[in-house]
Amino acid sequence: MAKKTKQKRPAARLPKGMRDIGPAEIRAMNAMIATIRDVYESYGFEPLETPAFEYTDALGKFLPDTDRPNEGVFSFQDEDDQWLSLRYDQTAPLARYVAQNFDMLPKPFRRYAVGPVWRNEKPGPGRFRQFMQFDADTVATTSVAADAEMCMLAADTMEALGIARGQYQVRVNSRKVLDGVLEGIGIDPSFSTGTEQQVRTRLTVLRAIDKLDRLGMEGVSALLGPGRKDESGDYTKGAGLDPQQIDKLMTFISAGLAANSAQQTLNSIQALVENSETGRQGIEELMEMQTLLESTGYTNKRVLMDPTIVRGLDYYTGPVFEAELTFEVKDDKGQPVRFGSVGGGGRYDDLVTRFTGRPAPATGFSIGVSRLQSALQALGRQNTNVGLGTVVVLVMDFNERPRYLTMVNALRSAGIRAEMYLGTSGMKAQMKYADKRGAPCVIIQGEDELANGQVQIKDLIEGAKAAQSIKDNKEWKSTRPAQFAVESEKLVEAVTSVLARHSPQVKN
RNA sequence: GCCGCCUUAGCUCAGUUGGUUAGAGCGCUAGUUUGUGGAACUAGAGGUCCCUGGUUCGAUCCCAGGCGGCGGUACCA
Repeated sequence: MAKKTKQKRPAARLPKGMRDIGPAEIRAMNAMIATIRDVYESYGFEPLETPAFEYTDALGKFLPDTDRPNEGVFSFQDEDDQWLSLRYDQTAPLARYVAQNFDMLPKPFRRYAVGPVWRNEKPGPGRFRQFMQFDADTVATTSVAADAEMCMLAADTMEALGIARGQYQVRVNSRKVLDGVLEGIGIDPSFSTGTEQQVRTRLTVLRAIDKLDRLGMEGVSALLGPGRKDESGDYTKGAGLDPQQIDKLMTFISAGLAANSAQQTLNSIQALVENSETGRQGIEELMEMQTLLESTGYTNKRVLMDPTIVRGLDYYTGPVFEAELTFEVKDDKGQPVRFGSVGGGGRYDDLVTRFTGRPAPATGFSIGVSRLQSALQALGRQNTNVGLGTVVVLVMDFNERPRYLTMVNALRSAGIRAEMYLGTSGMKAQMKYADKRGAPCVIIQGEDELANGQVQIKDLIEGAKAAQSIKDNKEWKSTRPAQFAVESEKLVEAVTSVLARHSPQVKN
C-alpha cells in the first residue's frame, strides 16, 4: 500500500503566450478602460457583453472543406460534439448577436464591448495569446458619417488617454479604392468574378502594400514583383506583377507621402482609379468623410488619408482606418521602439448578412488595450503610481485582536483602506510586512499605550525619508522617526492627516 | 510555419580542456536589536546545471532530437 512511489508534481508554469497581471498594471488598465468607456459612452454607444466562447460556425471559423475549426482559434467540442471556439475578436460575436436579435434592436445599432480575446498563434514580443480589446461598432447603416465618426472616436480616445495631438494619427483608406487600383492594372479583385489567380494576386498585393512602413518602397516593390529575401535568408514569394503594373501601384502608394493635404492625396489617387466603378465610389466616400472631418475640425493633425492602409482582414468592404502612435521611445537598452498601430477598424458590410441573408452594413473601431497600455507606459504617461497601500494595525498582543479589529473597522468606516496583521510572526516581521505592502503608516498599540489610552502611529513614508540621514542603528532605533502617539479616540483623525500629507498630487 | 541565437540558484550571470562537495552579486530567512520597516555585520536556506536519448569507465559540459525563451520573417480575423 504505502509504496515509495515518486510523486509526480505538476510544474507551476504559465501556458505559452499567457501572462499574469499584477496590481499596478490592473489599476492602470482599469483607469484606461474607464477613460475609453467615457469617450465611447459620450458618442452614444451602449455596452454589450457577449460570452467568451461561441459555436465555431457562428464565428465563421471552420476550415474550408472540413468540419474542423480553423487554425488560430482555440477550440473544443461540447458533449454533443459541436465545436466551440474562444472569441478571437469582438466583431464576430457582435454579428451573431445582431443577427439573433435583429428585429428588436434600434437601427442603427450602436454598442461597445470590452474584454479579453484569444488567438492561438505564435506569441511574440508584446504579443500574447490573450489580450484586451475595446470595440465600438455601428450596425445597419451605409452612411459614411458612421465611418467618419469612428475616426473621430479614435482621435478623441487617444487624446483622452493623454496622447497629445501630433503624437498619434488616424489614417484612413478604402478597400474600394484599393480594389479600384487593382482593377486599373488589370486584376479583377472580386471574389465572384475574378479568377482564382487574380484573387490570390490581390491578397499578395494588399499584404505587400501593408508592409510599407517596415520594408520601405524597395521592399514593397520587390514583393509586388518576383519576391524578396529577408536578412534571415527566408524568401517571400511576390505577386509577380510586370514593371508597368508595379510602377502604377508605387505611384498610388506614394500619393500620400507627396501630398500636403488630405484633399490633395485624394485628388492624386482619383486619377488612378478613374476607370473603375468601385474605385470612383471609394474616392467619393472618402471625400465625403473628409468633408465631415474637416467641418468638425478633425484635420490632418489628427485624421488623414493614407493610401497604404490596408488592414489584413478579408471582410472589410469600404473605408478602413488605423490609429497609430507616431512618437519614438527607447527601451531599457536604448533601442528605439516603434509602437505602430494601437487600434483599427473599418466597414464590413457582409458580416451579419452571413446569418440573415439580409444586409446589415456596419462599421467599427477596435483598440488593442494591452498594446496601447505598454506604449503609454513607455511614453511615461502611464500612471504607475499604485497609490497608498493599506494601513496596517500591528498585533502586539494576540489576545487583543478584538481591539485591533475594532480600530480597523473604524478606519474602514472612514473610507481608509486598513487591515489587521493576519500573520503569526513577531513585530519586526510585521513591520517588514507593512513596508512591503506599501503601508503609509502602521498603528501600534501594546501594553503601555493601552494603559495610557493611546495608540502609536508610525508614518512609514516619513520614516523612510528620515532613515537616509541615519547611519547608526542605535540612533535609528532610539529616534523612532516619524512616530507619534495620540489618544485612542483620535486615531481616525490622525491617520487621515497622515494620509492627506502623502496623497499623490494631482498632476497636469 | 521558416531561419538564426540562447537555456546553470527567485533575478542577473560566472564556471568546469569531460572527473568526488557547481560559484558570485542582488534578493530571501534569521541573528546582532525580549516592542519597531532602513543601513551595517554575521549565519542560513535555496540547484533534476531545460527535457529525452546517444557517445564514454564517467556528461552540467560532446552529439542528436525535443520543450521553452529571444531576434528576424511569414501569417494575423
